[in-house]
Amino acid sequence: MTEEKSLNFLEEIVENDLKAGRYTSITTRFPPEPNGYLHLGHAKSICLNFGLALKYGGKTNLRFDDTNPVTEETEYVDNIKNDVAWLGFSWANELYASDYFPQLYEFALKLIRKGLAYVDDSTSEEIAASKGTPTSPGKDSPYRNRSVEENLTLFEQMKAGKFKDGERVLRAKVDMAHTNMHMRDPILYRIKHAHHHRTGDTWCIYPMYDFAHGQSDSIEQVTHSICTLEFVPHRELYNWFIEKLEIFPSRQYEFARLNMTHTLMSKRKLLQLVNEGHVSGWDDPRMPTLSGVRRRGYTPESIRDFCDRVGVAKRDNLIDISLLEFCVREHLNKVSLRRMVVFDPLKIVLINYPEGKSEMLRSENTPGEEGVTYREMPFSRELYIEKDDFMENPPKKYFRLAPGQMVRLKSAYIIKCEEVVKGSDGTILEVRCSYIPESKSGSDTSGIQVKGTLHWVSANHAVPAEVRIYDRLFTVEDLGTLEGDFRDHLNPQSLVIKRVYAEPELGKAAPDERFQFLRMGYYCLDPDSKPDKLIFNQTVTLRDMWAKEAKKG
RNA sequence: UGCCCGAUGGUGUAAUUGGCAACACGCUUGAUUUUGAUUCAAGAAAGUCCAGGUUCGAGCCCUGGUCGGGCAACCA
Repeated sequence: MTEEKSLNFLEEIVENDLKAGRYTSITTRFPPEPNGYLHLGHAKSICLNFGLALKYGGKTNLRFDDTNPVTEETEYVDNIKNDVAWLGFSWANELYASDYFPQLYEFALKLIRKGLAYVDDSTSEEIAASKGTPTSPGKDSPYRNRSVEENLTLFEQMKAGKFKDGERVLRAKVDMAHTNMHMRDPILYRIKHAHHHRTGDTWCIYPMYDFAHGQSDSIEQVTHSICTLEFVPHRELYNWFIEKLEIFPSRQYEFARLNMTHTLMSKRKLLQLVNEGHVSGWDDPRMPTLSGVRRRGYTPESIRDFCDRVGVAKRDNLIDISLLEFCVREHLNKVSLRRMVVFDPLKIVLINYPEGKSEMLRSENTPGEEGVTYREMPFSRELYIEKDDFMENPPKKYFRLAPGQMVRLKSAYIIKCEEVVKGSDGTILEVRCSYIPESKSGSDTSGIQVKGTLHWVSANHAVPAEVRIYDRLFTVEDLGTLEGDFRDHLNPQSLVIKRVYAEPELGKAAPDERFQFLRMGYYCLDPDSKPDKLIFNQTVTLRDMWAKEAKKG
């Protein structure tokens, strides 16, 4: 049982650092920008950052990378905090890059004094043009050799609001011919006369990512700064600032971001889906956002398990969404309450069951568990079963209801199909069956063995409900390598709404309860639900071997 | 044309650091089952991108290729 799981490359780095005595404890951070909602890709990062600190006895800060006032909002901050907490992690400190604006300003001054930064009056276009290309060197800015004093004065004036947006920037003086584009005199500060969600109008100059992130890590004494692969080229700059500023040497390590089949993991594109109304919002249950999967009924446990199984490495990956589904099923199978709901009703009339009679039958809430509990459901002469559970001319391996055949009604009786009643157009109106009184569940003395067991609901006792059934958001597997517009591949069937018949017990459903609708799938109450209008979301279907068998023909 | 990453069953990760390529999902088959679910058992599936080299021995080391990804926002 004590089988050792091998370490991933990040754990290996941490263990080596600890072993070498480089640190006595580690600090990580999760650094979201508050300009959108968190998605499954962030969940991977959260699990990695918090998981590392948990495993090696360190701490993790939640730090908002809020250096761009025009895209960032408090609403996002609140939702991000909620999502991280929901996932099950608690941060050591709630911090903001904007808390460090005064310190970052001092850092900039230090670079200027060292002759390592200068104010550039060039336009954005001029700077882009002189940057060169990956294969050809850039050209020095004409303002590159200003004196320290002039730079100090100009930068002071930038801060004081003497200039308009875009008029000047502060740049690091590195090397315009560097093979790494990020080292070609990167911009440190830009002018934005914009209201910041936390600092208000205190500042009109804001640091760029490169001049804020690493320094924030350093200020917080983050030992292992973990980020995704696209930041690999930034690492050289990250280290350059640490060296020139002579500050705590945080180290950056990169891993491959999570990609999943049939969905997107890009904040920008997800925002587009929201803004264009392709989904109902960030928390639409079809969205890969944490708020979306939460509303869909996914549990934090299942998502953490998923992140664990997905692993971490540096090669590009495309995770099959069926792994995520496996993880929820595995958890929900243990914790969900069993209920019966008929989606597509076919009326069954029990010809030998007294009219007007009804009885309460008990059925287990959670089978397989030791402290098994039960709920009761009404049984009567007229029932609904699933249309799919009856066939007039069944194929060979069909063991549901058919003329002359017997099936068990779950937690109730065995019934036998006696007669099919059709309308003038040939459609089946109802199926008349006999029931076997001695076959009552729990006290069956009939000795009859049947192959099939069906879920059912008493026609006169069932409560109507709405069920929202979800399918993959996109019809194509790999959205990443797709040329053209990703919206062309939206799945028109990603949401199907059905009117269904639920057993009465579901009228008491609570928002935090998870249900398994027997033989149908896992469901939970949607926030839109009201006592007089029940609405359930399908989290995921059950595994369905019969569907596979039937497809074979 | 430059620089930087990466390459192991269908997918994702391993391989005690040079010693018979393993685990999970998926797939197939069987058993159990009052959910065609769950559970259990068995099985198919890669010889590690290619070519050389070092070595008794290479998925791991070296050389050269090939392929995939990233890098030129006053975004993060």
